[in-house]
Amino acid sequence: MAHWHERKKERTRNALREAAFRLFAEHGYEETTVARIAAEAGVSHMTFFRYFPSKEDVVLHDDYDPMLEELVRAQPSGKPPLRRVRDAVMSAMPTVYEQEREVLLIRSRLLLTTPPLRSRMAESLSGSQTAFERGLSDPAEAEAPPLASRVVASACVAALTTAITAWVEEGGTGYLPGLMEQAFDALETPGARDG
Amino acid sequence: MAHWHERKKERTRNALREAAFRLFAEHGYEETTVARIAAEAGVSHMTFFRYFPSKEDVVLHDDYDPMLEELVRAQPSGKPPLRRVRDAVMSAMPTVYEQEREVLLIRSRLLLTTPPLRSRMAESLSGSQTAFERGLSDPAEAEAPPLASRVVASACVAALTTAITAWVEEGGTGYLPGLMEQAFDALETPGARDG
DNA sequence: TCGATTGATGTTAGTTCATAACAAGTTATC
DNA sequence: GATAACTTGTTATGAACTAACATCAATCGA
Repeated sequence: MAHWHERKKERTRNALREAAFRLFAEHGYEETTVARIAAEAGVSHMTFFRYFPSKEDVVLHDDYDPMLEELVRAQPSGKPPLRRVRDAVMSAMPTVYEQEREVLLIRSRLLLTTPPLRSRMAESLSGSQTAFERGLSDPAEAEAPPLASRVVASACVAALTTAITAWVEEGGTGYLPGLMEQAFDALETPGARDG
Repeated sequence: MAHWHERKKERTRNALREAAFRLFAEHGYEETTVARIAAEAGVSHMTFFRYFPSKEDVVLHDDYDPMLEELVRAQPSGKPPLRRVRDAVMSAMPTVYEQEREVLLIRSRLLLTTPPLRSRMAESLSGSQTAFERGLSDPAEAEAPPLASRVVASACVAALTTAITAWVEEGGTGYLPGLMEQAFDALETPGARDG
């Protein structure tokens, strides 16, 4: 039960992920086979599947959701739900952006431009939606969140996704947190004019 | 070039779709192989792929989007964008619901409960989002829709999806257009209380 | 120190989705 | 009635993924 295993596992896990991203960048996602990734990381293709349930999961994994839930819950419950989510996200966004801008851009681009990944992204987003829903609802109640909370949560996820998409489309030149503010503005001002 | 072909093609297409849905209902989606569907429809598995690009597409296909775009465009441009989409959708929904309730329920349930389909549903939804965006923007302008329109479109899709999900979860007992109205309400009243 | 156990890994073989190349049948057209 | 166009079947292939079993290294008990 030593920590020996843990470190070794972590190392091969990282080796696999790094090999995968490098090969995806060089030859594209679909052109890169799992066998090739495994070979590059010095393991067999079976080992790959022991670390990641599918090829897509190498890219898909992301662990912001628990943090988001907490941030939303920490917001004063007097605020309207949409505001709680907005303020929660925007309180953390500038820091995250500053620290992980590069990785975020590469990963988002890969996710948005690769059809099979784009598909499975929905699952990842539904995780964020659930996080928002839980953050909005009272942990004491065991019931499923009311429709209104779920709508707000899904709309926020949609707005944020749209902001990230726009950011990626312009090559990551803009200031992502700013785009997110604009997106929330569009959501909160029902009287906005269209172009 | 006779119509002969058309009818024959339409027939095998329907045979494939019907066989697929029947087998999905009987044995589940993942347990049903393409070869089995083809055999049941009396053709080879290659023929299946000549009619549907993938197994998932048998379920995924839906052609409401062009109608939605037109309905949104027909709305007075003086209304706020979110209202235009809402009124457009709700003007058609009751009729659609009355005529296709059963099919809608079965298909939605299959879509929401089958992981691989749930994934690819995102693509279908992105089609609806584009329809809303186009309906909201002036056809004269060649530019990409502004962020605000895209956010509104994506939020509406999210709200509608949430309504359908809730409807499926309660077994289709509720009145779907009513749930959709509730969803839009939650989107338009930023001061709503949570439960 | 030795042997048993545990857990990670490799090997091999198989299933399924999906695509491609080519052959064969059927219909339309001249 | 023969040929061209289209549809379908056959066969082969590639890649994702799974399962069964063998193997190897590290740990623990004696």
